[in-house]
Amino acid sequence: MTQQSVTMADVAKAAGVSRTTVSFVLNGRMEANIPEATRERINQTARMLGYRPNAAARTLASKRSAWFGLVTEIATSPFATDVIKGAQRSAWKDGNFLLIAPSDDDPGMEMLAVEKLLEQQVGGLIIATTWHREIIVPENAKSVPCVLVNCFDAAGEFPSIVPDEVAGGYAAAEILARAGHTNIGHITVAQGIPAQIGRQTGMKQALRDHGISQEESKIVAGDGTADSGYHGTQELLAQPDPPTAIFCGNDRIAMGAYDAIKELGLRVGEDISIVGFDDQEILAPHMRPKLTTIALPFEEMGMAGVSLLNQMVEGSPIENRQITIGCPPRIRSSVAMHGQR
Amino acid sequence: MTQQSVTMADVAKAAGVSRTTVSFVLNGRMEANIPEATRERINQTARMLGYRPNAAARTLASKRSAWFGLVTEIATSPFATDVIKGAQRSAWKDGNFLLIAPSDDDPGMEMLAVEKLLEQQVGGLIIATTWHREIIVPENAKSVPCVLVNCFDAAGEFPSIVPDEVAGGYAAAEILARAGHTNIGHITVAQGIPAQIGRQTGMKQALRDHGISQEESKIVAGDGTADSGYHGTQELLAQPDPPTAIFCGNDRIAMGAYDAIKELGLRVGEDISIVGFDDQEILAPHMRPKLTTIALPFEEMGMAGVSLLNQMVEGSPIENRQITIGCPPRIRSSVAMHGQR
DNA sequence: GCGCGTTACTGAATCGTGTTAGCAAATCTG
DNA sequence: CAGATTTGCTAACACGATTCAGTAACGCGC
Repeated sequence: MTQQSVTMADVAKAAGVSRTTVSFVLNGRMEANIPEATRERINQTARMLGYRPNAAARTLASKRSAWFGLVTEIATSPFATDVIKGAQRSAWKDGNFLLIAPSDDDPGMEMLAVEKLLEQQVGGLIIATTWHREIIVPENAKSVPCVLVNCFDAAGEFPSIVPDEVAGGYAAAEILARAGHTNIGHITVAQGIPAQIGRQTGMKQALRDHGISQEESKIVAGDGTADSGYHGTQELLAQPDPPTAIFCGNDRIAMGAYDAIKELGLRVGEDISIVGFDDQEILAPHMRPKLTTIALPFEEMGMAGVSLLNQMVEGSPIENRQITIGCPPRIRSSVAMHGQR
Repeated sequence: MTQQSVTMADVAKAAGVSRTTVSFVLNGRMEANIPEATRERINQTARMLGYRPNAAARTLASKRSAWFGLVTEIATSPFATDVIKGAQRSAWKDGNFLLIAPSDDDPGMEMLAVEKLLEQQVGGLIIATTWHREIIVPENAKSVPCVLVNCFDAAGEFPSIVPDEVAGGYAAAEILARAGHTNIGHITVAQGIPAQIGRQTGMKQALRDHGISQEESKIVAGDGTADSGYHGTQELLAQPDPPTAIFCGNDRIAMGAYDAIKELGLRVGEDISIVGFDDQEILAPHMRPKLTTIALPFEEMGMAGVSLLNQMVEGSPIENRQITIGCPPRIRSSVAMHGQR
């Protein structure tokens, strides 16, 4: 054992006080009025001896733990990072830790993950998904406060935090409308998922508000891949009255759209304007021209999840069980004013 | 408290045995020969009562914890995900947990992160970076076994796991050489970092082995961005004897290269062949044509990190302190046979 | 000099588990 | 059938904190 652990008892002996006093001082319990002098002396000895609190002992004794559990599909996507990042940051500043467990699609696996987290005495649970959808929450998750991030349960039993897809779709279409476009195409992500429904609904509302009509033929069903963006764009631009702007259901679709447009000898952001969705960090800002898109607020959702959890753990009543987080536009260079050049 | 925790004592009482016996059975200590009948009865009662072991108590009592700490720059890049994923998987199957702490560049922050992890009684530590480089390991990390992933310390004091940049560069160049190319360009990542030095060294070796000469003018210094790929490619293709193939220092450079090539009216994977590096999941397979590239083995490095850590914790001597993990080629469609069409 | 409040602590119980030492009964050995 | 061994279990301490219930010493007013 290289590990010589210094305990509170050691500090107490060295400082000539009782363990209790050390505990009070180190935890800053002012109500136990320990004079500044003693306080200082104890802090000094603790530092000198290299005392490091034992978190396990603390959780055991105090019956409340310093950590939350986060269950997510690490497997699939880089998005998970951002949720983790936000949650981590938020938890960290309260001195809390995040235990991250994988839930690789398999529902049995997910249950096991939750079980394991509960064994670790987590004070609360966040269940996060990489794409916005409905999930079935494992039964055992009810043992502690639990929030859903980027997903929701059918019964609405759990508080959930999701992106405001509708407002996002509205913002995307509005960018194009404001730029003077009146003939606008749309390539959707996979049919029936909240992202598709929400974004499309928002778009339609925006166009209506701006007095722009859109034929059904201008909405083509994609599946979220670059390929579907490529072919969808070809389809739109082959129409007799091709759109001058396309709202792509996500950034990957936009990537395919760029290729199709360039192949036709047209210029993105000049001849055809493009708006994406997601704001994928390693994609959107590096495309040529840089992609104007709507950001998915993963980091904010992660942060919101932790702070909601904090509220629940402290027992304060939560007013709002369904929180939507706005999707901010990222204006870059793929949208041109229509009729300017 | 909704949380009615069932303890071992409860199980013991319900099953009519002592707590010790329950402990033995539940931990599968065969040497305490408990007959099958009793064993079964205890397991049943435990299940019935919904007994869940208290990890904090267990760590405290047994003086060894079920988790490792992983310190990484979550902030910057999606790569972190893959390391986490690999490490997570690997740890998980031994019933171990990963505590993930952020080290956002700030060295003070990193030290604090390590300190916090040590408080949680982690049995070992992994320090991972998002790009291959030398780091200064915080002093307190020495309290427990510690391995470096995707980075290394100057003194070589810590075991470290890094990608085999040289072999990767070799493989990249060889793909082009095998395809019949003899005039090959290269756009580097940022000067002086291990990735640049290693990949370039590997490339040169491969070309030498294949009897191909390469003028200095065919190597242009980039900085890892798509922009530098775009301009680098323009520079290469403007030369009197332009290369027919380009090895791009990373996938983002390749992304810029694609744009430059297409703008000149040439076709990637037909007129000009491209090989990238990194195999960015949301980039390479979605480019048009799909990018042939060399993968950075983040997931494998994460797994290797954990298993090395396991060895160290168990005290088995480790033979190899500097492990390099191969970078497998991902053959897709951006390389054409030269002189075929 | 008595009662009372404050100051500055301390003793001891507790949290849920791991683990060692040991004991009574049953079984084997010779 | 005495003695040795094995079987099947238990008592009790340890782990490193938190926390409740005190308590000795001191100052202060009357």
